[in-house]
Amino acid sequence: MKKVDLAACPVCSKLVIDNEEAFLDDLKYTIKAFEKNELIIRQGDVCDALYMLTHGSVKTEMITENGNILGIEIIKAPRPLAPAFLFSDNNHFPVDVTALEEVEIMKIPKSEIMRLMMTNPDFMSSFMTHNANRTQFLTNRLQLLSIKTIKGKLAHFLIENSPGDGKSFEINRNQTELAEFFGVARPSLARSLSEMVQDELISINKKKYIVLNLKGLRELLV
Amino acid sequence: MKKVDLAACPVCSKLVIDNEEAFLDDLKYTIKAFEKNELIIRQGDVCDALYMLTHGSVKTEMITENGNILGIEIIKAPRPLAPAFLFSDNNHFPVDVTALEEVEIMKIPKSEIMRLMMTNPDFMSSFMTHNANRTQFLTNRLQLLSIKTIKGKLAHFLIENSPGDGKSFEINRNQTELAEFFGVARPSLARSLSEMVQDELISINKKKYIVLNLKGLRELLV
DNA sequence: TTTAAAGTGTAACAGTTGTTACACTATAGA
DNA sequence: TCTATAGTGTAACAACTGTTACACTTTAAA
Repeated sequence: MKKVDLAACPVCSKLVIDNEEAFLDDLKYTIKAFEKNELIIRQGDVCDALYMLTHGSVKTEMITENGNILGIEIIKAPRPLAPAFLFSDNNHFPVDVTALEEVEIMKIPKSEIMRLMMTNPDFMSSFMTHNANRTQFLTNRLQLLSIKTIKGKLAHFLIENSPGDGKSFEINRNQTELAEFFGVARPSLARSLSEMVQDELISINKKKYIVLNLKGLRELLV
Repeated sequence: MKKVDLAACPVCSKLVIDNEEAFLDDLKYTIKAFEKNELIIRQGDVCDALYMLTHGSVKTEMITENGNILGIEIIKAPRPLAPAFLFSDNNHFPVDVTALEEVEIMKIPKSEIMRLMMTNPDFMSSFMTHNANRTQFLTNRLQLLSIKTIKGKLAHFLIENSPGDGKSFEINRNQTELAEFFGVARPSLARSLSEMVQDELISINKKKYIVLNLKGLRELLV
């Protein structure tokens, strides 16, 4: 097992400032490794332990009943995967989780998490906050999906991610993944993008984007 | 203030079995009343206390940037409103909350919730579970929105809510509200519904629905 | 009972998106 | 360097949805 950067983990950072090794010695867990493109968790799997992504990165996606794919997010270590579902009445994972590179997962039993919550207010507090932030993320995702036109979704997304008018920024998704993120067809997304470039609202170079006309983008939201 | 049925509340039920009055005596809170159609919480309001709906029912909806409305859910007392956001880094309400009838809200400071969590494992456990269930709900909402056709959304929704082939069940939303729930235009929804009735997949009488052809509905998901 | 308001059914048309297909370009591995 | 694979650009057409408009029905309040 490689060294884990617990201090960077949103749910552990507060409790490992001095005694990281002692903390890990006390904790019950198992380690599993996965290769690139390997399926780590299948939508519907029972969630009876906390899956902590300790190394590498993964993508999560939801397969809808009609077979379409809805990309949810890309997660980089260290971070827990779907921690909220550990406590839900219907404790099943809502998404497929796939390794984007070599990945290491730390599996911590639910009982251990309960123990940490009881004995360590800092852990409880950051666990709560992290879950709350996940909920906020899902809410944003809902808002994005509820925008009806592809250009509207793109405008919302680009405005949200742009560091400012005229500045370049990178989106770590290719066109296919971006289409899955929006829940639209890839050629439709490409069409909208190229029209927006033609209208000089944005410019694109590989995965680098620049917002050229913020006001024009905003009008697409109306 | 009217009597509250704490035993029915998903986050309090476990801790008030014997000493309900003592519990309420110890707790710091304020009570506010609202009339029908009054706006209780505005999207973006700061969330620094737990809003517990003690009497009545409310609807929550998200106003998207293009001014469209996305209905989220209808909530009946007793239940906390958006409890997860109390702990998020960006502690703002993501939705408008409107009273559907006369409503009473109990506002409990965050510090009180923290205290309950620390001192009462049962409260913590049910609070966690409730939040997890809310996340699950949002996930289902995402899945519904990601279905591309209106008939597909309807099929998913009706299958999920139907008690079984041929049995009648009630949907407590009118057509306009249902359209907002799906994030589609009302006449488009009406068209899809009437086509599905014509195809004898379902029958509708006011707010009572019957699934006539489950297999046919399933095919709309493909 | 009457009346205003809310809710529903429906039509025509424009606009947007999905589907399918194919050529082309970039990238990474042999 | 070569080559297979992944990724992108684009077109034609079908399918679906939104918009607007209006008549009709139901409901709730006066």
